[in-house]
Amino acid sequence: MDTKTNSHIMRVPVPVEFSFDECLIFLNRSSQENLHRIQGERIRKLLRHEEELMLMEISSSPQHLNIEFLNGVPSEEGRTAAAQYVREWFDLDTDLAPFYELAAADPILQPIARHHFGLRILGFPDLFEAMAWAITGQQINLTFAYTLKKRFVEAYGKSIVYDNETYWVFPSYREIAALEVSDLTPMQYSARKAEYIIGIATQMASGILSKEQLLNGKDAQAIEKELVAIRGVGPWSANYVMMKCLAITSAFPIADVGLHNALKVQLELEQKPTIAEIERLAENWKGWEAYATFYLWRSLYE
DNA sequence: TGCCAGGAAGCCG
DNA sequence: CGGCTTCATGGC
Repeated sequence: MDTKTNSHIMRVPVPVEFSFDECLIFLNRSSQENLHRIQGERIRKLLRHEEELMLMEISSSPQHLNIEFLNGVPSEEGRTAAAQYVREWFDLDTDLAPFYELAAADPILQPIARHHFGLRILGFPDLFEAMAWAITGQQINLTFAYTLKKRFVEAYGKSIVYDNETYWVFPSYREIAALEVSDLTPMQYSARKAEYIIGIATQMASGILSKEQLLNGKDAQAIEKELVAIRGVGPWSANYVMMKCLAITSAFPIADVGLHNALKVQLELEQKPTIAEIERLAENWKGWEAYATFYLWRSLYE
């Protein structure tokens, strides 16, 4: 992977089509986010690998992201995991050239892709985090979703204090599998969502559900079918997870309200478009529906 | 206050 | 499969 290392700093190469600033704007979209902290042009994020907690400070330099470890020197395995995490978080391994080629010929995507050139899907490398966040966000407004996540993380995640600031990592499925529904309902999760999240954690703890198993030799359609078979995961959540965790660029959460609102704005419609209308618009986006969706989400944060 | 929110399950035909 | 109803809880 051509990642240079020394004791404290790693350098991760970035593709040509990469804008750290655009990614920062997306990462900065909620003041309630407690899984990373942005200060100027630097991101601090706590990462867990096995029992190791690593506080990363990520900054940008030409052609690279730099990862500095603030709380001591990680193990060799920890450093490798951190570099892998950053590559997945910023989706650095996807070649965006075909997407930009396609977007240049699409009336909706053309201005957005040009305006936000170098933005990449900011993902959730951790499958449990991706699935739990998808379920948390179902059918509630994002502000409330962030409130729920914050309570969940601060109740069951791990943390360290550095420079008088607390940094959190998302809870592990191992801990959540042991919970009862009544552990989550006091923080305003609905009983049903609590069941879904604990159920997924239990499946992951038992080993029958994992990122590796999902990706192992299956096409996107098979993966979606497998995800939808999980209680609490419908088409929206399945495609959201495929897009944000499995790096499947053809994933398409077509029922997403944010996507609908973005299209309403871009097309200057009186009402949100119907699913049938979106399907017609998306004929231009084949293979890149996930990036089209993500850029449309980004267009809402002007 | 009523409608809405980055949906999904359950039921019925 | 496709449509309809119910669930659940705060934001604005």
